Amino acid sequence: MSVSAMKKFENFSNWFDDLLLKARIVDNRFPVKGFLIYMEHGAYILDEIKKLLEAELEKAGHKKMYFPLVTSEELFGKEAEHIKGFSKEVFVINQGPGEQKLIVRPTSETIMYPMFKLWIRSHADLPLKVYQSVNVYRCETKATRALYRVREIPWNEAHTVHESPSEAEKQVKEAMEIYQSVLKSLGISYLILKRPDFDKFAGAVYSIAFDAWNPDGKVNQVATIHNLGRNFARAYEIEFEKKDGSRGTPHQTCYGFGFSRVLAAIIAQHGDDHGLVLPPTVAPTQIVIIPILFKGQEKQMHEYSVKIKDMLSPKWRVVLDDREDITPGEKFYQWELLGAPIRIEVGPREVVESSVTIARRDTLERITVRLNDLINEVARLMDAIASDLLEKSWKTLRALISDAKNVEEVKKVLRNRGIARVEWCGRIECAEKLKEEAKGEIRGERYDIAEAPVGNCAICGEKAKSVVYVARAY
RNA sequence: GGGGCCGUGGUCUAGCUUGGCUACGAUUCGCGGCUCGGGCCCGCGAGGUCCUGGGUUCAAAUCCCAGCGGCCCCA
Repeated sequence: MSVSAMKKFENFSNWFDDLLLKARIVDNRFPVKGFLIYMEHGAYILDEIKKLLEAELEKAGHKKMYFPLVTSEELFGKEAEHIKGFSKEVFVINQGPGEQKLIVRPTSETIMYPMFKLWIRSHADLPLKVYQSVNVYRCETKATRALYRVREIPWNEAHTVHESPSEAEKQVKEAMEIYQSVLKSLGISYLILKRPDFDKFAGAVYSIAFDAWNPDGKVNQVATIHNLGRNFARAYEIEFEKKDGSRGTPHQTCYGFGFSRVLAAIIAQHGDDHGLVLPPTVAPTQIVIIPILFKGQEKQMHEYSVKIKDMLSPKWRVVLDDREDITPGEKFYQWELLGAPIRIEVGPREVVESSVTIARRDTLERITVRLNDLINEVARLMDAIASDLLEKSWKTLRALISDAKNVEEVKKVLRNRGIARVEWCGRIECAEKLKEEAKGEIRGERYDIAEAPVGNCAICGEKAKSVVYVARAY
């Protein structure tokens, strides 16, 4: 069965799984549940995403460090809410030196913060902003799902420490802008939502999250930002000397960016029934040149193709597909499956005209371009592809969101794979009822913009306190 | 947490209900030929712990039990 036979919006699950393997993104057949092999294209794209993010973090003054994979039971247990939230899903190493078991990081607060206590002595040491791109491990008890819900999670986590609440607050905004900027360059659209209290990070004062849309209607949480207040600083006894000589407990933030889920979002939001559609920034091959060979003209064709490759190689990742054992038509299908943004076809016609035929992957449109204009035209097309993907993705997200005035309407929206915008009184009973009856989760209220409720709670009819977004989720 | 479905060469799959012949077919891969502007065709060849373990039986891919893995639905 080919990917082209699968319909992204009709049977997302099959479309996605089929594509992952065929496009050599990941192989999820490793016999341990929830662990994946990232094959060459998946690994490549993952690395590109990582580079984009790390460059932004560096620009904003974060320092890269690497912390240990494990923490001890004692360190892990210091923050009460945190251990409550994660204890059920940590992997534990039972064998090793000494008596104490080792806990494999599900996230790195309990590993970093004991060190922060040693490093931070005075206000001059603040703010402290560090990050690492590593795997974390969570023993998911629910069904795992390739890229979306895995037990070995490749991500980037940043942790910051500040003198005052307002600086921590400012840091949350900075993190938001960094994530926005990276997701924008990948053409991904999302909602930035402040999670309801019952759904915040274990140990945080509040959490905000980036929920990307997905073709099956289940939103994909690609990144989260947490204001930790002083909860962890107190638990890990992080203190500093203020300018006036008195002692203070600092305010912390942390934020995580899930590489595998962002990869899933790229595939899911941009892909079509021909396969991957990759934004130029992350595509392993940005341009593929396919010569149309005829007997007796192979040499001429080859020289022309090489000339074009040489023109474009300084700026782009170019592959000349001169395999002779398969037809050009088959190559077209293969490269569409792999999502190469631009395909250049050259045959006898183009040689005579000193031109090339360019096909763009996102729209599958073909144009003829003269050699003199080639370099400029390719650059223009790459920009157009990137911005069109972004625009199309946001348009899709906007179309998925519908207002719902009561539980019945929420049900209807979710049944159509949409995201419901509802007014809510803020009570957990109503959230539970909504989940029970409409199968949707309250994902939170908009954080990037203010939305004031004008009516009553869609569930109980009491006066609404916030406007929230409801969706099924991974 | 509860329920259901599923696991057969690299991939997709038939066979399983009703146990019994050399495990069907396509695709893929290798070699040769023919083609080459959208998945060509022909010939020859390769590729299997029928998920794992145990049980029932003269006989298990097929029936039973357990485990592992995957998918779906419900909480």
